Amino acid sequence: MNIGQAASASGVSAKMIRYYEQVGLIASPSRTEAGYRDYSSDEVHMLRFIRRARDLGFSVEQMTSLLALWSDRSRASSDVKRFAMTHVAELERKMRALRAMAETLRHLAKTCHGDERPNCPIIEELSSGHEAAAPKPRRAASRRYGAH
Amino acid sequence: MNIGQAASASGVSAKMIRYYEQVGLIASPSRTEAGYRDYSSDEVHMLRFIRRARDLGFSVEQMTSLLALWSDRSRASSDVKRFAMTHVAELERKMRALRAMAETLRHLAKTCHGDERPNCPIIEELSSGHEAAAPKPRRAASRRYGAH
DNA sequence: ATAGAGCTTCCAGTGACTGGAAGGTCAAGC
DNA sequence: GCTTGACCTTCCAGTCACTGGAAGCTCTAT
Repeated sequence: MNIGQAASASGVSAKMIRYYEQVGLIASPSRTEAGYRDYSSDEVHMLRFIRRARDLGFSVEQMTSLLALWSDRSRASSDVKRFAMTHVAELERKMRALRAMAETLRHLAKTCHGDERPNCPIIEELSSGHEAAAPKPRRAASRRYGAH
Repeated sequence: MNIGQAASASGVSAKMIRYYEQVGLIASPSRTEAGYRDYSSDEVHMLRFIRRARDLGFSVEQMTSLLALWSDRSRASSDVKRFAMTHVAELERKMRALRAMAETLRHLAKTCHGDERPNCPIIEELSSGHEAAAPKPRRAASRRYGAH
């Protein structure tokens, strides 16, 4: 199976597959004589695993750990559960931060007439308002919501 | 006021102030003879505006628009409101995506015994499970939750 | 006079990609 | 057998919003 076929079979784009190989998430597959990557069904299976993990918001680093947990037949299910719940906590923290922002802005917008006049409580709040909306999230990938 | 004082007065770090200047969000302030940046109280006011906007999750590009709306005394409040509500929709979309991920993972974790045995429904789901958890969010800054 | 805090510029790295250039390979149709 | 075009290869650059750090200059206090 070449990379294009592996991509459509797994739902991970060819570009991303190469990227995951480059950063060491997956091993280099064997090559055809022409130098094309050649994927086994096990490798495609792993790519599908990766796509599902990614869809649940796991980072590449976390996926490395997940793959290790997957292949370690002797690890306890509590190891996996702990790992998952740590991630859930992080997701929920970010979620709450986004919700707080949305709510603050929504409340502000509700008090704005939204007509042709310039007077606007949203701008006024930004200009001289109270302090922030949210407990902020933290994540390496997004410094914006980063730091402790 | 030098950059350190402007930073503590506004809550935007000196590093970020320089960055915002570099990317054109704010104008270059005047300089002292020694070459130090010198901020007026209007400029510090603008930095506070920026910090509040950032705390509501606006991107640098969006903040450029917000600053324009702020300084345009003739724009209608409906312009601001529309801008804000578009952002609210985006925040809520991302929020729902995170919530869907968290819920999926939480449910999965609930069915996991979390004991010393290796059998684990979380890993099994990733390995051969159903499709994704979420309507995905989109944002330039975070390709991970990006694309249409 | 000197120490050290704070300022300056500039460069590099972060995470998870995406886009594109330049060039090699493969399968199908003529 | 040749051409076409879809697909593969590598490599480099850009995205976003920062952060860290080096090298060197300035200011303030002792």
